[in-house]
Amino acid sequence: MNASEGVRERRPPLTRARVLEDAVALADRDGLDAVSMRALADRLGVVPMALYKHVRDKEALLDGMIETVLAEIPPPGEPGPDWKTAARARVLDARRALQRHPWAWRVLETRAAPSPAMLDHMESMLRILRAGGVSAHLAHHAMHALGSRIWGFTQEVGASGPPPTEPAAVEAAMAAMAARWPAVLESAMSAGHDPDSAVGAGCDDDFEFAFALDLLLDGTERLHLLGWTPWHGVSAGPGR
Amino acid sequence: MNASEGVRERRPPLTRARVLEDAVALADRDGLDAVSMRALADRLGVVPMALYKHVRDKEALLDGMIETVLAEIPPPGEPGPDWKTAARARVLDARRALQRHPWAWRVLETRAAPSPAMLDHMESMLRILRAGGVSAHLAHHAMHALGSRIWGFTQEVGASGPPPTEPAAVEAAMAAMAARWPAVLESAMSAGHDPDSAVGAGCDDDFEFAFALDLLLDGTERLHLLGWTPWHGVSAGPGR
DNA sequence: CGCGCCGGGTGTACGGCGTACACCTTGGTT
DNA sequence: AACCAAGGTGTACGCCGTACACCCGGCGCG
Repeated sequence: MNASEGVRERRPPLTRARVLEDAVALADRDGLDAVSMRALADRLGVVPMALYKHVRDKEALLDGMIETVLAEIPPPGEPGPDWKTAARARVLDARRALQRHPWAWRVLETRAAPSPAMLDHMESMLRILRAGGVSAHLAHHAMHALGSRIWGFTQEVGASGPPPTEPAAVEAAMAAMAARWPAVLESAMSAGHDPDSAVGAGCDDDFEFAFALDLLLDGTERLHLLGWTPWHGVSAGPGR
Repeated sequence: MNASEGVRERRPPLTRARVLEDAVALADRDGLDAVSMRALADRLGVVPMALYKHVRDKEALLDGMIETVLAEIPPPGEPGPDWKTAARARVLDARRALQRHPWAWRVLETRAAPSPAMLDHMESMLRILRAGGVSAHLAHHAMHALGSRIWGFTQEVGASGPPPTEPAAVEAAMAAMAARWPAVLESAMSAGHDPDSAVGAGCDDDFEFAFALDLLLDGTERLHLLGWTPWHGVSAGPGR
């Protein structure tokens, strides 16, 4: 087009990072439904098919988008004995990140398998609990109960492919988890999980549900018996 | 085509109910993504556009589908003083219905405004709590905390249109609610809600979140201090 | 210096989607 | 007999994701 300038106007080359960031920005501005391969390509001044050199398909684009969002969660501090305060702060940190991108939780819920970033977050939460002395079992159930508070997913969407049955593959998967997500592995094992499928599959979902339900109901009853009111709460209760 | 038979082979006329039921069955069998207007029409032996005589558009079809699913929840019993047991049973009833249709919670989450069926369910839950003597405020927050346990949605998707500002419209909406969902109305009012937008909009979402979070955290701490284990639990704790 | 390779952007095309709009059929009412 | 409305049909449009062949420019190598 314009060949006059000695230096040719050439846009910076597409990168996976630029694609992902623009997709996030587009979703933030115009909503998740506005994120189509075509619209995103337009925004980047490129033809739709160019995107496929950087993301495998749309599903992978969504994966990358939540990866980008999750990266905004501040890194965890050193876990200490005051696990309750630490856990509270960490959940609120995660919430803040997701709140900046209202579309994110909806995407998160549809992810089949937990991504590394998700495992990282679970890992840090579990470490907080374990460092506070909470048993592996209780930590496991607490994580499930907190699940929807952390990201908004309730159900194990499960079925992340058939679990590898060859012992070698299983061992490799476990070794990989032990290296990076030991607390998640421990938690998974503590419930008789298939370790390679991470938290979720193999759990007694009904148990986890009832556990969380009773936690909430018992807590409500406790507040009720203590005469909780929104104006001054009650020393030991939530809602402070 | 075949005019030989005296009685002509004519399929029963389409009805809204048949459309909805077939859509649910299709989603159950082949997954939510398999429910397209075209596929559904095929299944009903009809041309796609015929469906539009019975549902306004696809969004309305999805509304109708969850309406159908919610209708499977058994009707509530008489609320009595043992609210905790009753609430537990009712939540589990709802869960059972949603569990039969794994796609349902995902649709539920994307509904903008609460449907009558949803309001009915909330109403019955709130009545259980109130009949047990729980204050309107506490009942309100408990409902929010239980939200994801009841159907799996966490966030108020909000924005169900601009609230009518004319006093006449507001009064009409309130009157309608007072007639059918008095407990929901009371709960909404108890938090300074815009009553016509039902539970949700106008709430301090951060407060509700923190309330539920602390309920779970405090409950976990309590179990931890009591030495809870999965094998025999602890008298007063969940997970029985 | 020429040449081939290859990573990344392009063009075209296909099948599927939701749905607007005009049309036709049919059974009941007047 | 004439009409009307309700409900099913046919066609078409503009989106979507993406397979596949192509092409271009910079780099390493003989």
